[in-house]
Amino acid sequence: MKRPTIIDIARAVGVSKAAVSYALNGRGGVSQETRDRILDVAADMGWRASSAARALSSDRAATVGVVLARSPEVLRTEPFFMQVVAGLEQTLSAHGFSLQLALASDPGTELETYRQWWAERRVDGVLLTDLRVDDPRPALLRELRIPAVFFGTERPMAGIPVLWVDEHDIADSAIGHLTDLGHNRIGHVQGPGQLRHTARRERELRRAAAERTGVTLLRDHGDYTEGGGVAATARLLDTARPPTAIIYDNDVMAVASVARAAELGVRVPADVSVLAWDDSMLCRVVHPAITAFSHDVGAAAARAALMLLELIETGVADDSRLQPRELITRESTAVAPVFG
Amino acid sequence: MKRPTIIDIARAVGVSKAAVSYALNGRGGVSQETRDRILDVAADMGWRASSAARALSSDRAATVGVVLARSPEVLRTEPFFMQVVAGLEQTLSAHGFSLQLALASDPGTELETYRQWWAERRVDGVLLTDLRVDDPRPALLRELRIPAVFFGTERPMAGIPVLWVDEHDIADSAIGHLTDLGHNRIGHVQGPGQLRHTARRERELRRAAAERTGVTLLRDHGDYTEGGGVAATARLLDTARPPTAIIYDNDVMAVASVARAAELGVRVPADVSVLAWDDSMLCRVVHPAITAFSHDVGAAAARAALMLLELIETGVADDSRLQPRELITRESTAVAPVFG
DNA sequence: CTGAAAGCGCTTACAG
DNA sequence: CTGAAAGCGCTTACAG
Repeated sequence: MKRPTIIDIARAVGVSKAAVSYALNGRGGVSQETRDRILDVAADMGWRASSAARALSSDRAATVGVVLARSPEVLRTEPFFMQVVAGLEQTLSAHGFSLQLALASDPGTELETYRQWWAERRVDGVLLTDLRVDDPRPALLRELRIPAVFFGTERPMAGIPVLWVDEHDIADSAIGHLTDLGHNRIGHVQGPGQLRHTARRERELRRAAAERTGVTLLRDHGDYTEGGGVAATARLLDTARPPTAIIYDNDVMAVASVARAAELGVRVPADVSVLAWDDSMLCRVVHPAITAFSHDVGAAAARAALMLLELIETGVADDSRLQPRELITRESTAVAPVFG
Repeated sequence: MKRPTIIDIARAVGVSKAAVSYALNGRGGVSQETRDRILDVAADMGWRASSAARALSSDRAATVGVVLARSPEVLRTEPFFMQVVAGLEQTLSAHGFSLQLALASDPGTELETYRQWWAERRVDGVLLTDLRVDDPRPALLRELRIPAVFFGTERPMAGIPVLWVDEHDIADSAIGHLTDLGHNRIGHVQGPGQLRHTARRERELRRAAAERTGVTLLRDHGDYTEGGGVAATARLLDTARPPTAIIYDNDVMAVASVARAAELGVRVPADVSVLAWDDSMLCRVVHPAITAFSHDVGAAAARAALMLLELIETGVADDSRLQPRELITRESTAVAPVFG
């Protein structure tokens, strides 16, 4: 019970290998009648193209690669990446492409993975997230001419299509929500400093704060982990004039801080309001439930996949803008406390 | 700047293609001296084998496939799958293998994915989780002779190596923990009925309960989702003699139920103790934090990957047993309430 | 120890 | 519209 090849089909139908190939790929060069016969026989035999043979002769792997470049701890706790993977895979498989996945705990490993994938022609293109400060990846991708799409970052990026997110409106929405509740000292627990959108968010929050009178922004660095978020929160609160509201760059830091509010010596939202930049089940089940920006990551990943497929197919793809996030108001944000 | 091939290396060194291939694959047939020269030149040129060419001629894809067969909602909320993916990938890449990933929302799609992967020779083997009742997958894998390892299930399985988990001790530990606290009416909110380990856990809990006097087990079906867990909890509590403790088959159902305990009209743990079969950040951040069985999923997945690689390499692999889970006692389990 | 050759299963110009 | 042939980049028996 060997797997059938186009030679078997050609013999059965009584035509050449080439005719079979043309028919199966829907190209010209075969009459409608023989084409139908070929397709019938192929289906009967349960024929499917060998991916290796097709890749070798057509120089197309029909595969897209993604490197997940975060620590195992962050990967485990953040639902974000699984949503990315799910959104990508569904779009790719609908177009006959496969998804190849790798982890990288450090930037060197990630770069090496791209080099290797491309040298071995394992992938036709890659999808990237989390543009960093002095990020070496765009230059490498351009140098090797690897088709690539950057997901969830700023635009433009020379030579690489970007699915970008407008932090401007989100920052307005966050600051607006809190100032409407009377907060004017607002903390910001940031993500890792090496991520570009960390700086971007800070800039936009500053701008949004500056556009209102009397609003002070106090920032501290977190690292997207529980421990980092709690530590930054403790530092913000342990000052002469602590903030009455804190914006967290992700859900994990916000949730960990709310879960340990008592230890930190505050009540949420009576003493401090909390707002998370990402939403997830975590934000819903913690008490009080956390006001958060929701965001259909799966749909965004699907869009990014389409951009990448277009880039692979045609050599070009336009930048595209993500849907703005939506503020889900829950119990963690309330009117600012009045001091004597 | 075309990618170098073994022909380029052969020409540069002045030997045949075959000699280059032998040298690069560490096989006999080349003197140590020429082997060294060949390796040097290959490294200089940045040569890497074309995965397609190698796959075509060796009939090995150097790729392992995994189908994630849960609903998008469960995938998004359960950290389990990302841990599996992470554990697998690290082991596979260390052995020169790639990980190919697909989603399947229904069993038919999953079977079709295996058929397709195998027909196209995209993978050398697959790793499966969640054996179901009347599961059609083992038969298909045997029929197509796809190397496969089943992860986290019962043993033995005819013809397919299993990384199995001993629910016996866990059930003892769960029942023991609760009866030590004085609970004798214990609820069990189960996972989906179609999963084999759902029945298995029920059986072991019944046995463990029967081995102690006066312990009653009350079960209800959940489906691993928030809504399913809360609904099952409500049903269990809305009875003449509700349980004073509830065991949940996963973390999501336990956490959702604890988060909505007030709505359900109970205090945790004053009225009802809660224990989760899986641990995650969710269990830690909810209030009260949930007593749970912790389990190094990543390490287990790494073990499963090794079994699969051995199976692919040698044609056989032994069953292996997972490390027993460890009970992490937190705030959600306490002494049973005393009724008048 | 080494080389010339066939083969893996496709795709794709190129003649007819 | 169709067929014979070369080629993709490797691996692997098989002679020397």
